Amino acid sequence: MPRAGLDPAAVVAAGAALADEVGLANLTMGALAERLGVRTPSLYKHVGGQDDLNRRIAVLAMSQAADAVGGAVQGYAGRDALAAAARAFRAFVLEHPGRYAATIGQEPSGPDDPLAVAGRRLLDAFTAVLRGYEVDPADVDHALRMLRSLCHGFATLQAANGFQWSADIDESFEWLIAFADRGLRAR
Amino acid sequence: MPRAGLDPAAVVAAGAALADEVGLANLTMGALAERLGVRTPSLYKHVGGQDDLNRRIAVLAMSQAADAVGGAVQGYAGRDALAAAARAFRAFVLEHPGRYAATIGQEPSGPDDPLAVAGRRLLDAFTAVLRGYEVDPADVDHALRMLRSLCHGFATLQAANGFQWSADIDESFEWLIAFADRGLRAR
DNA sequence: AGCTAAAAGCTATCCCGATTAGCTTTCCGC
DNA sequence: GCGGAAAGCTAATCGGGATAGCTTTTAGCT
Repeated sequence: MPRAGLDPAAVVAAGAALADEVGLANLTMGALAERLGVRTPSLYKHVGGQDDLNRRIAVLAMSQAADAVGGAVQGYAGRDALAAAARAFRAFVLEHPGRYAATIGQEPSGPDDPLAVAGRRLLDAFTAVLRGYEVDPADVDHALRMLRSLCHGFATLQAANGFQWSADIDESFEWLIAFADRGLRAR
Repeated sequence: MPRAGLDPAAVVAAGAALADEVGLANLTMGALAERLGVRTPSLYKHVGGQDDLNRRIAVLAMSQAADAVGGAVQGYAGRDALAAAARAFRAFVLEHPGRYAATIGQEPSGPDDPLAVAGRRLLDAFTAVLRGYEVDPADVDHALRMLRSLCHGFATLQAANGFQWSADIDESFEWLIAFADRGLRAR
């Protein structure tokens, strides 16, 4: 029988894609193996197990999110940069809910952990946004946490269908961007 | 052998408490049964299974959160009400991370679903906060989603240890409250 | 070309947790 | 006291994760 030609990166990429389709909770080793045309135990040649797979998916997701947000911000400043970053982040979470879900609850083992590195890149993208506002340097960490909470909260709630009532969700998000802009500008 | 004297409410309450201790993902029927001094299959006399248990825990959590936030807001208005609501919400999530986690991704089956009823009560508490600000009636839904995103995002990120770097987290949260107050007041 | 060893797959198997079936025991109302 | 529903138990099934150990491919070397 011919070799499948897998490697860790291919397994992780397929796992992330499958998680996006069926939800992280439904990502099973069996389903992933079937998707890759291989038997379940073969996956263990490439990843350490479900926890390890989850962790690697988280690294991939964090890295891709950093790329998306970092790229979107390029060439913009102030309110435009804020809007671009927020939209890019939300779009990423909505397009890739499974892999993004893999990132929550993951704690980097140390500063050299790839997860920490990717996380820092994402953070840097948001830090760049803040440079367009006159934020007291002592408050930058607070403002970053606020932006992260706002984007993470909105995107995950929407991805989980957490918004029940009527108003248009895209409209709410644009309102939210305007709100954040006001709050960052007001003294 | 003496009866354990269980009923659905007792099972759900114990399940919520156990979820808070060990994390929702580690809430197993076996562990819950042991906690209650009973064999695993006996639990099925009171709840329909793990999904049903999860759903009932979500209802309990939503209801308790509504009580906490609603109670905290009593007698305050404007910025004080906002701060009281936000603090109460965050405190609830940090004290009860397991049961709160059970609420995300639960969709009420209809308007009479107890989950929907409890969710509406929580929403009402935040709506009361907004009455202290001059929010355009057309924007109330947007503002509610914003507050929910902000509180949910911050609390869940903190509960998952998602804030890596240095600054004091309580301080960040107070800054966030001040930020939201500014944003709601501006324009 | 032929040899070899590591890597990649596979089958068989085990464990654990959820769930169901069916039996037994308690307890409440009469 | 007694009959039946409710609550508990044991036994068994099922599915998913994980490991052990065998087999085959394949890259690198001579």
